[in-house]
Amino acid sequence: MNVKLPFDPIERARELWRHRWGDTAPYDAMATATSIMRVQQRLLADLDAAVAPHGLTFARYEALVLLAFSRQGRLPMSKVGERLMIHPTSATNIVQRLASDGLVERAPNPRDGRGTLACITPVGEQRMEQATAALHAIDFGLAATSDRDRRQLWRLLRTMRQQAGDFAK
Amino acid sequence: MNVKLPFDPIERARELWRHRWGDTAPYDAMATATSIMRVQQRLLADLDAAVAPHGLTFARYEALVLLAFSRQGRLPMSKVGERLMIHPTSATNIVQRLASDGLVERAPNPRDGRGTLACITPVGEQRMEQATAALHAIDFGLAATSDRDRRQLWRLLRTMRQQAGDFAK
DNA sequence: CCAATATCAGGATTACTGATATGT
DNA sequence: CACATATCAGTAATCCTGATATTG
Repeated sequence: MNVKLPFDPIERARELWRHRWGDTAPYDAMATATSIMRVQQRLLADLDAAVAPHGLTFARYEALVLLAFSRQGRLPMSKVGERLMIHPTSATNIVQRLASDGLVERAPNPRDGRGTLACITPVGEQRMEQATAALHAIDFGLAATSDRDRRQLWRLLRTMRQQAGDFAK
Repeated sequence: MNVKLPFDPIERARELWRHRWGDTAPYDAMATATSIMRVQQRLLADLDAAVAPHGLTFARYEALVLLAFSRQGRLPMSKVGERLMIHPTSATNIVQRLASDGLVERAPNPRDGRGTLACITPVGEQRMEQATAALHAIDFGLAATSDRDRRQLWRLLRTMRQQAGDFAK
């Protein structure tokens, strides 16, 4: 994974694309989409590595933070899936793994007999704080990126998320 | 997956972050990293959906394109893994699936008795062209993004990839 | 003998489909 | 009864860690 190529493979692909399919082909879009894939892959690897010593994956960490930031430290499973933007069965899966580690507890929803609440435990909060410190220490994988570039990126990505329909406003 | 929230969840997390851990916390980095995750997730879903009618995933499509763009339409397995930036066993896996669909053939490397070459077949090239047309049709999932934003994004991501050590120059 | 190439076996994680039990 | 909530079973995809056979 840590092989440094003597050229930018995506830049090269972009040129090949243009020559093969002509200037009408969306080669800028191709290069950008591929870049997002690659940067995310690298980022996730860094984030996962940072929280791994605390017995977490980044996905589980996100679930813990979501609960920690919730009003009573608990949310219905449906909300967990919705806010993490994952499949309901994936939410079940993640919460079950957190529960088996004692970081989360499951309780019936008093407001809805069909529902289940995921509740963060004190141990879970502790673990979340430790993992957060680890992520802060590596600047969430963006230590090499300047403040200016970060903010620019943040604005661009926010526009994209909004256009994709993640949120209204 | 298609639930539109009345607010930007990442923006909200960013504010909570700042209040909870103070202004020294890298909340801009947190928000940016999370945004990359989310945008990638959405993008990959769109790209996978576009190539699915052609019996491909985006990962397999990338492998096909890599071979199609190679000198003789073939590459050693080690190069496949390196260029796609995936684990060697993942390369084996992907090429085997492509081979079982007749899109790729495996051959011993005449230059190195230990090695295996992955070679794209005529059927594979055809399939690649069809999938490419499908991806062109949706502008690689970036139809909603302006040319200007795309180019800006492309430059930022390129810098990040370079800093991460993907390529030299 | 040591290193490189590639594969296999097996475990872990996540996504998704379809079926199901329960409750509104 | 129709619908919603959540889980479960099973399938698929990918990543990773060893172990291994073969060759340079």
